[in-house]
Amino acid sequence: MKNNFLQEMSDRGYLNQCTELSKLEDICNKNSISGYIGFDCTAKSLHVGSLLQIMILRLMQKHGHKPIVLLGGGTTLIGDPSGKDTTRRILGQNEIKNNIKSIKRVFNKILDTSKKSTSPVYVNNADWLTKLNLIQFLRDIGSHFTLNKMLTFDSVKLRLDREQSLSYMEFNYMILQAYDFFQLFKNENCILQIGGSDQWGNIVNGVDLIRRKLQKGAFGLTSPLITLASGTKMGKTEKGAIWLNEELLSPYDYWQFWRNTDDRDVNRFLKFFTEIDTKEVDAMCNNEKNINNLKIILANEATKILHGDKASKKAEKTAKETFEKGNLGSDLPEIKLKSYDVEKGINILDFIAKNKILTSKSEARRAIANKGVKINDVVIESEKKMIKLKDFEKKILKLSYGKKKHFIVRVI
RNA sequence: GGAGGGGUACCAAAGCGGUCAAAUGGGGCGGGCUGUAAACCCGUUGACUUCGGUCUUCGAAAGUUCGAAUCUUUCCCCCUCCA
Repeated sequence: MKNNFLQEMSDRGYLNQCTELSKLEDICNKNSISGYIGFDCTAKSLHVGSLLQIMILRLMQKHGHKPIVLLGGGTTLIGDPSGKDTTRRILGQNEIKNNIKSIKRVFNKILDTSKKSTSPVYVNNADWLTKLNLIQFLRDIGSHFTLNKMLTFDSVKLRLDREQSLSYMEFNYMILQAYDFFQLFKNENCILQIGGSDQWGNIVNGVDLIRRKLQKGAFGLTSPLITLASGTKMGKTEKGAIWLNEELLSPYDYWQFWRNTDDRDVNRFLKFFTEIDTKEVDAMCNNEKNINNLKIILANEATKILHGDKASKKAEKTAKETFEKGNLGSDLPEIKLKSYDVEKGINILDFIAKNKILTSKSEARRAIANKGVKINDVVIESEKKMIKLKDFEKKILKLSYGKKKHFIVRVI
């Protein structure tokens, strides 16, 4: 018996592995369920690498299920070793608290909070994990895990095989995650845990724990690891991370990220990161001759989901102005200068470094030497260039670094 | 606790007394080509500079030396084998 929710999961490519899929389908057909995904709180913001998971929560809502967002305030104190080569920096409680606050904002934007039955529930595993008593925990929970099995999990095995150290602290992570699921199953009636494919082992542990302790069935489901056509992991960009929080990455830059998608990723990404019907996506991809138009649709839709329709339209308009007409779009970052400073003249190097367009004067020098800096589309040839009033038209000047980074400089 | 190996820039990895701001590869950034794509080609990749140089960097500190990433001592960390 097919289920709409799981069918769409599969159509969109969100479904990688699932424990007892057909049983889960039955349950989803009969009831609305609660499912959870856990998120790390190692930074102020999540980045696109987590976006697929959030889209899954959104999809749950669409089909009448209730998403539980677990913000791992407790597990972040330990650090998930899955997919990590080395132990991560351990964060303090306060920092984690602040991160949670900041990360929550994104969920509130992407998820629908208007309907009671499907509005997201936020939980923080610090609430129960930090209260655990070690001996009790070892007896109640630890006794259900054998070292023999734990050692076979990829997250552990890979580390050991590569001769990279794995601390006892991190080794316990999988048990804590299993315990999380157990807690949510008991207290929130949460029968499903979803995660990236690297979480499979951790998730199955939770399912097993629930069966052993409660003799009840819970389900685990993973989404595939998204790799880009270029071979790198999504979100693991070597450049600046693509943050979801607006304070860390502007809607315009976010829009640009999607606009610059690799040709080969466009079809998948439209399914992953927009809510356009998958058949329509395929049709669009077949019919549209100019793939750039599809990238614009992708950018619009993805930005809309995170930042809203207005911000998305504004970003699109700015992109059009900037790239198609070579004008200035209003959404470009703006730098203000005082007129008496400009009258004296401002050295281009100082200007670039001071306004954080590049991080040092040396970088600015290199950029100029490489013909990468332009004022009003004219390449700056000398690092001695002074910005003066005559460079401005109507008190505005366009400063460009590279082909894609443009700034409005305004005299006030 | 014993024996051995190792810690070099964003990552990997050379260098083992001067010519080392440190080879090479990857990544990043810029330029060219193009479609704000990919591939490819070129340049660049510590900071400051009056472009002559100057300052800081090779796990940490101290020392030898005219001169140290390179030698010595102590300390910290990682790995392998043994107990």
